[in-house]
Amino acid sequence: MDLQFFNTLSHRIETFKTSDPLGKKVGLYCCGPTVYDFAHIGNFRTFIFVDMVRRFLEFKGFQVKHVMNITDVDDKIIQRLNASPEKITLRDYTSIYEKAFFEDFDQLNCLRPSIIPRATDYIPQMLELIGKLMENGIAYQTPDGSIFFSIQRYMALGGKYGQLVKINFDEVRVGERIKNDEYEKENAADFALWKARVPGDGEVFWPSPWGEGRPGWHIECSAMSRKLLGETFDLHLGGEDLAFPHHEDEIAQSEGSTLCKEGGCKPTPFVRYWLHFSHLLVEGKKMSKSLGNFYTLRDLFAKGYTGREIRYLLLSAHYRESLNFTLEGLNGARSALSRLDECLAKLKELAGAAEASGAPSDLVQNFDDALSNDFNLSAGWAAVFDWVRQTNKLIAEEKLSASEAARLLADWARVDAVLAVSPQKKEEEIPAEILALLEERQAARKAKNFARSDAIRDELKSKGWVIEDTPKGPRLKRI
RNA sequence: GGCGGGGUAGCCAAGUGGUAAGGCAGAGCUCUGCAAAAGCUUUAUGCACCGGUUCGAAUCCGGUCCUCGCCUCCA
Repeated sequence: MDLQFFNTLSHRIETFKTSDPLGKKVGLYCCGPTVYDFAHIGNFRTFIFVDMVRRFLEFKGFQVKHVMNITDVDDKIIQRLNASPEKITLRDYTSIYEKAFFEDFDQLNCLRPSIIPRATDYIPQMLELIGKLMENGIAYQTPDGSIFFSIQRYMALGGKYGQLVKINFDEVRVGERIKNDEYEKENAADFALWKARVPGDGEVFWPSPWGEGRPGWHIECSAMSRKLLGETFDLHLGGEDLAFPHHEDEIAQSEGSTLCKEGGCKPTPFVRYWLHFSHLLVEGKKMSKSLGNFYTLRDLFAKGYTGREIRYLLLSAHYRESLNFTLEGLNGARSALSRLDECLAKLKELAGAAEASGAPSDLVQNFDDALSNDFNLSAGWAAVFDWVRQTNKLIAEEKLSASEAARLLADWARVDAVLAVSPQKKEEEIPAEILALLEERQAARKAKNFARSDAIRDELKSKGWVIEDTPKGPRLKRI
């Protein structure tokens, strides 16, 4: 089944076809973190979805070139940097949060993107792009030295604005926006490409043909994606809030640079498919610090939750629906995953070193069908848990040979290459002390000294091990 | 005000015309010395509400109520 999903550009579900003539390579871009603070679970819902999309494309046999930028210069970063008591450089400051971001990223089992460019490393490319827009007469300089993008002139040359989100300029509430804007732009909807240096910027500025300053918010993504993926690329992903204005402005800048100043040129399309992810609610409300429902990954780790539990929960709902993230849900995620772990552990015991054989289970096909249909993860999980139930039944009825168990594990591995929720840790060695207690308990049970055997079971439990008696003898499990 | 999503069991969440997936929680049974794990069974005559179309509606149409997001930094 071909992959289909909702393309924000066309506002409908489309079948995905890459621009690669061989149908193999896919260029994928997503706006990465702005590194001014620790990222929160809302940010990570997006990054986990991006990771899932990339993994599923690879599952489908595509070769994905995945670019995720790091925004390491913007208003907020400069504000924080200049507020910090010590004198540190921009890079020193942002690298703290960049490092923290990737620690969290790894905990969530997200694959590293193929290329992770930093905005500040692509200033020349941004200036080049701004230069083209100036040449085309789409950009203009204000008296303070800043450069703005003129939406009016862009549209006059044949550019389309409002491709992702329908904007009715007469209805936009521009009042506050104009009032709050310190720059003198021609039209309220125009946006900054280059912000002239002001005293508050401190040491954060770069030279440019238009004077010292720093890049506007949107230009980095246009410049970096063009440099790394080309003028037109396949997929651009991001949170729903970025559709307007950020992504819309990216389109305008990128396509605007391909127009000609006399008019009459067709713009080169920027991106072929756009995918936007809904935000999450926390405990039924929009996440906010004042409501006390604002969680960074670190907050959740401190409460004892693991990356894979968080990943499972964040992947449990459809990407275009808002997910209600709750601690109760996280506990549910833990139970669901341990049921899955249990099934997999039994399969591993059964399989031993056997080679996989036999017909594949329905799992892979059902999972493929589910996700091919607009990344319907809920249906994907249903396929997984149907498989768990069937597998458990076969195990309980002792109908599974070693090679059949190996076959099932191989099927799971294909699915888990997308979901990535298998435990990361290697099997823990069971300490001699624990094994000795286990043996003592077996002896006590044989002697029907159940008081003693139960006492040992409690002792083991207090040491973090739980016993399960199976027909083949006791099994030890780490709590 | 403009634009766009939602309202499905105790909780989370699929399903866009053919008779309600899946997960968590709960209940009963089997297995067990007892547990644990697992298995089996069970849990919405019902999909915010009111009308309408249809042989048939959670699904389509009209209306009402509630809710979330974007329009301003934002994943």
